[in-house]
Amino acid sequence: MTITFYNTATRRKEPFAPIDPDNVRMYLCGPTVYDRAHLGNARPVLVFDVLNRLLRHTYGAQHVTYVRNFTDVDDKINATALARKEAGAAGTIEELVRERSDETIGWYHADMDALGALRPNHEPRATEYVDQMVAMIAQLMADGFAYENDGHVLFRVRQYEEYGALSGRSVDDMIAGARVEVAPYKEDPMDFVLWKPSSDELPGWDSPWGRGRPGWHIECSAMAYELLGAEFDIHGGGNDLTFPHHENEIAQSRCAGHGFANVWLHNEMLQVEGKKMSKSLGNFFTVRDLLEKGVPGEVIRFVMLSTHYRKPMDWTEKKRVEAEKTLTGWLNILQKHGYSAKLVENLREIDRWHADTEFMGALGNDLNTPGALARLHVLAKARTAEALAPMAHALETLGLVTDWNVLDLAASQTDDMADGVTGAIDQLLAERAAARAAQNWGEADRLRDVLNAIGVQVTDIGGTATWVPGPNFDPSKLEGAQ
RNA sequence: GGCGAGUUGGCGGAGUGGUUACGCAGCGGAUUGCAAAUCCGUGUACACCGGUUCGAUUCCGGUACUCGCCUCCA
Repeated sequence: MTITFYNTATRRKEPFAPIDPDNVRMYLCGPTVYDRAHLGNARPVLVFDVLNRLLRHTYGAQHVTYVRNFTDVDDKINATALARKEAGAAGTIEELVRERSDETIGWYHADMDALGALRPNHEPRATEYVDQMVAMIAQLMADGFAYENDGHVLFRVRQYEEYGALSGRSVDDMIAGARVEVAPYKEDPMDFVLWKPSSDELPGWDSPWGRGRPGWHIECSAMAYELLGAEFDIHGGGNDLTFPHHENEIAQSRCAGHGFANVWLHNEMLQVEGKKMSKSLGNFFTVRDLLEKGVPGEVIRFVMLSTHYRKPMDWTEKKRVEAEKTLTGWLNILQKHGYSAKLVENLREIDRWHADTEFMGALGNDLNTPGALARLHVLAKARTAEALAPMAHALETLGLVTDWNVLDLAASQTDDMADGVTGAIDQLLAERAAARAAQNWGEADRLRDVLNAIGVQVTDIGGTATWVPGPNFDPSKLEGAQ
């Protein structure tokens, strides 16, 4: 199958040809671990998780190496540590920084796992690769691409002729439009920091230029080189990183003699209800916030994949509701046809477990996940377990089903509910069943209205009724409901 | 100011030089104690102005509007 990607570096869709099909390599700029991941952070994770799954499917899981770093050197992490110190926390600032990073990385893993994102093969922490960064900086200095001034080491942007090629900017235009004051230690306004001094109390490492810490950009260059080699296939990230972060990575790595990445993929930004997510607008929330509200990770994932990665994605409550309905419907179909890990195993044995060509074609066409989801709607119209295999396979490929034994979105929601809540609802449902049995339709309908008011959806199949929490489910309304 | 992206039916959202995207909502029907769920059927579209073409929503140019980046925010 031919896979094509829109390459930011060439501004074209191009067929993908890995350097080594036995070792397809990709790097994604990971989070700076100073706090919980917000919803916007989840977009690149999910986009590149689908890419990872596509590559693993195409080239074989053992032939794909996916690296996503943790940036654990950062002013914001330092700030949280300083604040804790001031609040009386025990330990040095460095220890508190480490604690904060560990804590945040734990959150990140928990949240991204909940979204069904596979863990990358390597998740390097910047602080564990400082030696490699120092070595790279030293080489750049030796070759005249960097200079030291006032404890800082800076990259000489003018030394790299192709600077600006990725983001389509010219150095002169950028200087003309610059709105920031130029630091006195810079030879040229566009030069950027490779190394900067640290105060005694903040985390720092010894280097030929004194005790300090690496600049942000050099981290990714050094870690990618160490783990993927001088040349690799794909580099991804949010499009806000195109400039300056990725531009700088390219400059450093190329000047260090590395070929660096062949294909550059950038996802567009996420908005919430049509506006940029920001604390000041009050529409800022984390992945954890959503999960705690009872939004299943699969639903978050579905919404994210329903917009192409190169278009702005608008997170709306309406989409969340629609996604939940669609996904529930699909899982119900599979459940009805007896899907389980055992059934999937059987399908595999009789050679019915394979990908739908059209579905894979959509994914291979620059990760057209909306197109892939549309194809799923068609595949879901099949009416036997065997005929549904391509649809089930597609759901698995998108990471929307991770456990074939747990196909009940509603059940996974109710599992997290307090027993008192589920018990009270079951009680109301039992009372309604009794009323129905007695053909007391007035009372039965009244009880259904009560349940609906709480946001519970009641489904009657034959003589028995079941319930699921609906989009407006609000257990607090249970108080006094009779 | 510089660079870049976008504008598709009520809503969401793909795609294509001529032929149904798809989903949701709506409408009609089946089913149902009545509903819901489910199933069947069904209408509406390509911002504006020019150009290329036998033919453009799809290619080219312009206009308007929206958005992103240029500030170590994915």
